[in-house]
Amino acid sequence: MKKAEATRLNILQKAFELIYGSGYKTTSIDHIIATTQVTKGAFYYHFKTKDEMGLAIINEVLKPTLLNSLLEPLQKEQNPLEAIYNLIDNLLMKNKVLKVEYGCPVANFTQEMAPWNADFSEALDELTKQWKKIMTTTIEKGKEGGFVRKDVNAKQVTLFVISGYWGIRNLGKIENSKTIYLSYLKELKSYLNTLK
Amino acid sequence: MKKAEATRLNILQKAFELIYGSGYKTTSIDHIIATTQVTKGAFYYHFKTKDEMGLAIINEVLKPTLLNSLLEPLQKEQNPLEAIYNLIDNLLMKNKVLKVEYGCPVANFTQEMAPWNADFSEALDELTKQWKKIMTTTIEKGKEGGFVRKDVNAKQVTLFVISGYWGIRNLGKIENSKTIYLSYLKELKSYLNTLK
DNA sequence: ATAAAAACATACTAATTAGTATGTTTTTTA
DNA sequence: TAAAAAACATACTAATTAGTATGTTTTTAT
Repeated sequence: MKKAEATRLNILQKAFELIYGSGYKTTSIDHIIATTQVTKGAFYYHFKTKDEMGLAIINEVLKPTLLNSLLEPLQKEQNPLEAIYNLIDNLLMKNKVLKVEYGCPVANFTQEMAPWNADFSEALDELTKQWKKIMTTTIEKGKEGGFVRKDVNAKQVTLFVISGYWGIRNLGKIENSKTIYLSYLKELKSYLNTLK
Repeated sequence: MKKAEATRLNILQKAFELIYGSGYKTTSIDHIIATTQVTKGAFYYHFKTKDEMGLAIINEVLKPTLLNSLLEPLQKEQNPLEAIYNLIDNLLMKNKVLKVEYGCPVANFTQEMAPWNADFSEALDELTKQWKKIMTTTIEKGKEGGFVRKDVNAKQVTLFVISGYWGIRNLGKIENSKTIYLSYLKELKSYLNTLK
């Protein structure tokens, strides 16, 4: 049971790229099997339905890869404000997988699927909850370490930061240029400085 | 030429509601004509293609209604920071057209269409540009009026606020509850207070 | 090596999609 | 009021959709 795992992963990764670029409903299974060079029989051997594949993408592709690049940067640095800034800066300006014109894959999935598929909502909720949780505890630690004002509400700040990130990714899609990111990052820095 | 205008508007408004709820690509023309009680012949008399209708929705439904509720509140109040807070508060908590579970219609359209249809991108860009412009000038006026610190970058703040709004609307879709909006609004108020 | 299960391949189906062809009815204009 | 144009109605089409039925090949365990 090794090659089968490879084809499964191949489907998930290629399908993720297609969906990230064109949206879930627009990406047809025929299109997926055409680009993966996998036959329909193989596809439906691995996934009972398209939605089962969609869920697998969230759980087996998005979660591992994103949580790695979302959580780790928050955990290794001591100063949470710098950690948050660097994290967002990395996501917007340096990350090679994420593209301006396609926005944030998690936000895309949420927008397209959240109201219509409870399983998707739940999986996406788990993902964002983890991100929120680690960011909040990072800020709380920063309060104890003297990096952040004691009266700062960590949960609120977390929500504010994540909202801004999702939003600027969406705004970036319209202009299709990273220059808008720079303005956003400047203001993010100003905002974070007020929390010191 | 009066009744014809009525059917056209009827199509646009009902189609907007369907698309706002289910997304552009998922909302089929058959579904639209079923709920509008308009025949296919009538539909295609008014719109050459589905995309032409989509553009008309942005220009003839979204622009007039939204710009009215987005621009006006910013113009009548003197204190720009209060104006911005009240605007966002109204959009999130009081607006009857906008629903938590469906997010922001402009953001939805952007996310689904922006990378794939240049005409859509342009129309949406115009809409957001107008919102950005009026918010920026409001803040600039507030600087002169002594409501806002002189060193505040109005464009950056505008971008930051709009991003946050789009983002929190998207986050709201996952939880499908307005309680998350309250936390966001609290932090928005804190942030705006730092600009005094 | 062989039987059994896992993995994949091919050819289909029924429903849905955007859009068209060809009408009829209603308004408008002269 | 009659001709012409505008507005709408009905019945289709060709392509695409997710999913299935029925195979064959490849692995794995014995």
